[in-house]
Amino acid sequence: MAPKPEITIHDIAKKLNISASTVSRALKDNPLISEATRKKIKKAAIEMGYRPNVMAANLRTRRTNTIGVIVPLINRHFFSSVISGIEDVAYKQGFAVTISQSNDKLEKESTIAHSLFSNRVDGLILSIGMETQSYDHLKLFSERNIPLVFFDRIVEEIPAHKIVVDDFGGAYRATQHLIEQGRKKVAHIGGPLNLQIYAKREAGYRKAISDAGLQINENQILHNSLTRQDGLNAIKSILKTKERPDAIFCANDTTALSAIIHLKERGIKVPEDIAIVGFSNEPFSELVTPSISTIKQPGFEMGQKAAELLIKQIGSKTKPKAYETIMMETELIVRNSSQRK
Amino acid sequence: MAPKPEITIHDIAKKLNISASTVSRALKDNPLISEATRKKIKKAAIEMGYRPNVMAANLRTRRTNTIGVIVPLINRHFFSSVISGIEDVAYKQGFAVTISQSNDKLEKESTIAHSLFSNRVDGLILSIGMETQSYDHLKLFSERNIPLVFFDRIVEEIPAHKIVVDDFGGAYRATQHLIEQGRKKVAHIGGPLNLQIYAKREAGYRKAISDAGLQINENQILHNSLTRQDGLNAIKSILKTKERPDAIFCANDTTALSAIIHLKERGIKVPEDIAIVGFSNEPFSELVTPSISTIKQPGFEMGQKAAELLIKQIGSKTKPKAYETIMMETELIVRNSSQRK
DNA sequence: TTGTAAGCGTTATCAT
DNA sequence: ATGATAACGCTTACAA
Repeated sequence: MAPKPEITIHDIAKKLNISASTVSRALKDNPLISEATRKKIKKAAIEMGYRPNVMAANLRTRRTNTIGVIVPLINRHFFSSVISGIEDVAYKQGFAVTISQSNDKLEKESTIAHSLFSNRVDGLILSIGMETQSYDHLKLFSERNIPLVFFDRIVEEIPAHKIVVDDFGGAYRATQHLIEQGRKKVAHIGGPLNLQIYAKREAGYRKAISDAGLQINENQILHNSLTRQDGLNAIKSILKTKERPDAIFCANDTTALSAIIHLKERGIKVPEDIAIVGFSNEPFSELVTPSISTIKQPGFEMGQKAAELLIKQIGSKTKPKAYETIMMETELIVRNSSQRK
Repeated sequence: MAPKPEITIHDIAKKLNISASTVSRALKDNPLISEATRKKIKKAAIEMGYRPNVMAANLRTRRTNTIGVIVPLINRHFFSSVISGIEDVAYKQGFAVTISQSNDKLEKESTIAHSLFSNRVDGLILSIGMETQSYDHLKLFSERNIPLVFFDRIVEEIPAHKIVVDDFGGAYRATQHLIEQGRKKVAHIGGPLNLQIYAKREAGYRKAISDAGLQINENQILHNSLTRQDGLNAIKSILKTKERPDAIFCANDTTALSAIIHLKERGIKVPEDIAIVGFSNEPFSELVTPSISTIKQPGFEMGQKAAELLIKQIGSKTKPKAYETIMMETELIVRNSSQRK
């Protein structure tokens, strides 16, 4: 069966003996067009199976009504919550959303950014990858005044709206909670310090320790990429240090999970011997035994906020006078991995 | 600061006193262009900060080098594995991938399909939502000969390549395993039967039961949308039936999880009193206590295969003579929720 | 090896 | 209220 031919506004125009511009206007509900012709045109469009060629329209209008989103990994509860929040407001405002994952690779992040730029997305929302330390691929957007909004893993130096959570406060609260449970020697499994979120989490941790008048054992502060394997290496390494800690604050739930599993295997009791707190409230944290105490981040709301700011910026043709950094509150969720018995 | 102006091939041409077509050809590495001018042009392009306008090129070539992907939910390990598989082969072949989630809503699925069509994606890979029972939004693609590949949740009637797993075999194996553990009364929490995967899983379950000469209690076969809440309702309802089952085969891990949690709360022992097997091998299944026995599906490979078939089809201008249905093998993973003690 | 010119399907400007 | 025409930025016969 031969494919249906592409129907264009010209085909509709010819059929109805009117001009293409009238068709275009009618389909866009331009009020200049009379009710009667508008109806006639829309009817014909449906009958003929007309489908607008968005590329042509975009080329002409220099707008795509598309928002690009780059996240490190779509299969993380936090990130997919943010994406859902973005979609929630974007769709309501008539924007399409195209999602890409960088897999925490700078090269892929850069490729995607170029691709999104070349496709002329109207704006970009992103959370940078662990490797990202140079920002040429993002300059593209700022140079051409294409709105950019960062969330979570932001780049401080780039002028743009930023949606973050209170990483410092959350980490402080998490560490303080461990101390309140009577722990004196709290270790830390942290992320790469080029990402501000991890630097802030570590800072919050350090502050909580020093506010409580306790000591930090620098050998028990580790930095890695926070994968399952990294977590395993980290906990092993911590167990080899001289004074075994009685608690660990992990910069994410994945490493908290690794730690818990390894400690169980070694017969070290969680939380009795070593208490654990994670960060992010991944769904698995409440399912493991013991369930993982963690810091909850409002992902969906962050996505909504990011999309709102971005779309507002897309709408106004002038640059915002000032860039906002919106800090969302976190919440400590106490579960079994940290409770005093 | 004023935004940098858009640089076009004409700007480059003017600067170098050559024609735009030469620039276009050089940038595309057309062998007709001499080495010298090619180099000169590429150098200028970089210096001037040229970024191709993909929309214009697409409009002209009627190709976007973009693959659309629609999945019910990106935040499911199975689906995000498939997506990673798709990206793996697509990027290598120079295709961009744009991912969307339908949230199992027909309306959203339809909106997305129309949007992808209007943006003239070169091909579509999709797994339909739970509500999807009419396929007008997919006819669009077949009518215009835009290649379509289904995976997992396929539509039997639509002519297209299909990548599925052996749902029947997996379910058969899962149920057989329960029977081998000495279970005589196996219940089933199933999905909506308009989705073939769930119909097949139920069929596999039924076959295993009858092959073993056991009876099915039709009151203990339930159908729902397999959410956490649905699973909870289902297990409650099963517990109310006259002859309590000694095993349950759940059509996904989510409902298996609900069942396990509820049974624990009620003091009913898993697997001693009721053994459970799920389906999909979501990451949480090995983390819960007891860990969930389940059927593993090769998501990444399915994605790779889907992308390969799609891209091959995009490449050839003729319709494939026959549409393949590729069935991938599943694997039973035995964990604690089903082991005889 | 390079240039000229037409055209992809739409929208915007200017007429009528 | 509608039409004619040019233009968006690129690719591609065809010509030179």
